[in-house]
Amino acid sequence: MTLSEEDYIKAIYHLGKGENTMVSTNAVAEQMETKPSSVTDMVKKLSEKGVANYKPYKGVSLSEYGQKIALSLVRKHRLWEVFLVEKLDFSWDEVHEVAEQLEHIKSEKLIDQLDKHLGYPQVDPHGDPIPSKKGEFKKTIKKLLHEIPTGTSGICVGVKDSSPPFLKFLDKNKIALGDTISVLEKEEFDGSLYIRIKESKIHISNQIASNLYLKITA
Amino acid sequence: MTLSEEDYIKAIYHLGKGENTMVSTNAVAEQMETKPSSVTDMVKKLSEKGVANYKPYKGVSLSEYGQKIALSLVRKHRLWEVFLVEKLDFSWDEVHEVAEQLEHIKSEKLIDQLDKHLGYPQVDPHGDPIPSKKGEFKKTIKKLLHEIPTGTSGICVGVKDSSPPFLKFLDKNKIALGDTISVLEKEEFDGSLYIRIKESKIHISNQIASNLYLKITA
DNA sequence: AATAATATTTAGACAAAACTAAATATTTGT
DNA sequence: ACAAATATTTAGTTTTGTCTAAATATTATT
Ligand SMILES: [Mn+2]
Ligand SMILES: [Mn+2]
Ligand SMILES: [Mn+2]
Ligand SMILES: [Mn+2]
Repeated sequence: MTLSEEDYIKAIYHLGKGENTMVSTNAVAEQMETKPSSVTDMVKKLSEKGVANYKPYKGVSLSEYGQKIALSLVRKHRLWEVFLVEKLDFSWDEVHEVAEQLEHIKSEKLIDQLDKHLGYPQVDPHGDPIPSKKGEFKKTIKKLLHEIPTGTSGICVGVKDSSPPFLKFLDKNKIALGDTISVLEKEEFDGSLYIRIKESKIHISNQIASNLYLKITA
Repeated sequence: MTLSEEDYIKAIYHLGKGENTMVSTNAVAEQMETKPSSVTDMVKKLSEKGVANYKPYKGVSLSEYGQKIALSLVRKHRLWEVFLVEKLDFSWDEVHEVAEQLEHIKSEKLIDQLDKHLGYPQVDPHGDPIPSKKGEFKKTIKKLLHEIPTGTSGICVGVKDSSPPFLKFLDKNKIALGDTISVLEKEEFDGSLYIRIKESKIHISNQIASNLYLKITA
């Protein structure tokens, strides 16, 4: 597969939410930042190649084979993201662009060894699961911190309230996107939480907890 | 620069031996495994872009700017080779093909951090020097082991005699391409050498030493 | 059900990078 | 110096991936 074909396959995969859903030409065009006519051309070719199933005017979905390619690309992308954060001190928001390039490097040994070098990580820096070599992975869900049960942990992936006061509060308490947070204990009385974040334990109100999104493995 | 342009720039650089020599169309074609007519087209374009100086029927050389690009590519290529060997347990002869792809990844931060992660290596697994960010590097030369002075060290890069008996000898004594060898002492009487190779010290005859090529930084 | 709005495809063009075959320039050998 | 051999360029195609403009299909609205 060419670099371009691979990016289309990934786009179709992500727009179909990993399921084998039909996606529209326009949706792919928007995702890829190209024109719908270019998408038509490409999905025709991918269909010829047996990677996708294209029904004119109806949309496109990945074939079995296409799914495999997509999962392999997602695996590479996310492993590289872990590498960049863990080994090269990249931050959460800097990795995507570079991983978008690295995912296209062709070498099976490279990925196997990278996986090993990283200690076989299960999730990427955004809390998204890393498919195994065979394409298996755990689903993850996004939940508000105050909704998740005591004992579980997840990666902070977003805020519901993005007002300056709230963001300032997070900053002051050293809570950042990409941090792993575990719920240690819940206070029945006011719904406040004791959480662990980067080795330190802190106490936060229910109001804070209901404005922070975590990604947890289901 | 596109991937293709970058590979042409590197080819011109290497054929010109790093000096600003004029290189023939045919030579580039052979190196790149393309046809001379394709080379003509490309070097015209590189000249337009100010990367190279092309004189019809006379050949092509890199401009100042082209040299800079070439050195940056060589730097990336060799740093990735070190990464593959040091961190991912690739062997000497497996790295080139993968580095050929990785060298084209666009991210300044990626290379700076990779350099740091690897401890700012000076040479790649083949004993070739790694240019600094500014493009400076030490020249290396290839010499027979018995020609180099006591106290110096280098990387084993080839054999003069490639007969099975000699290769078998190297195997038995665990001397392999890519190994770092230091000359500890020379025996005046028979010209035999005491060398260090991978933490162990061994004694080899002058005849062995005169059939092993080392790459040393001049 | 007819019309308007939107989505999608088709047709035709373009740039990048390669190729083959033919033309032309340079170098070599006598 | 001239012919033969070799190197290089030119001309004309091809493939991949993109685009714009126009045509056609689908969906939404009245
Ligand atoms: Mn990509
Ligand atoms: Mn990610
Ligand atoms: Mn390359
Ligand atoms: Mn090398």
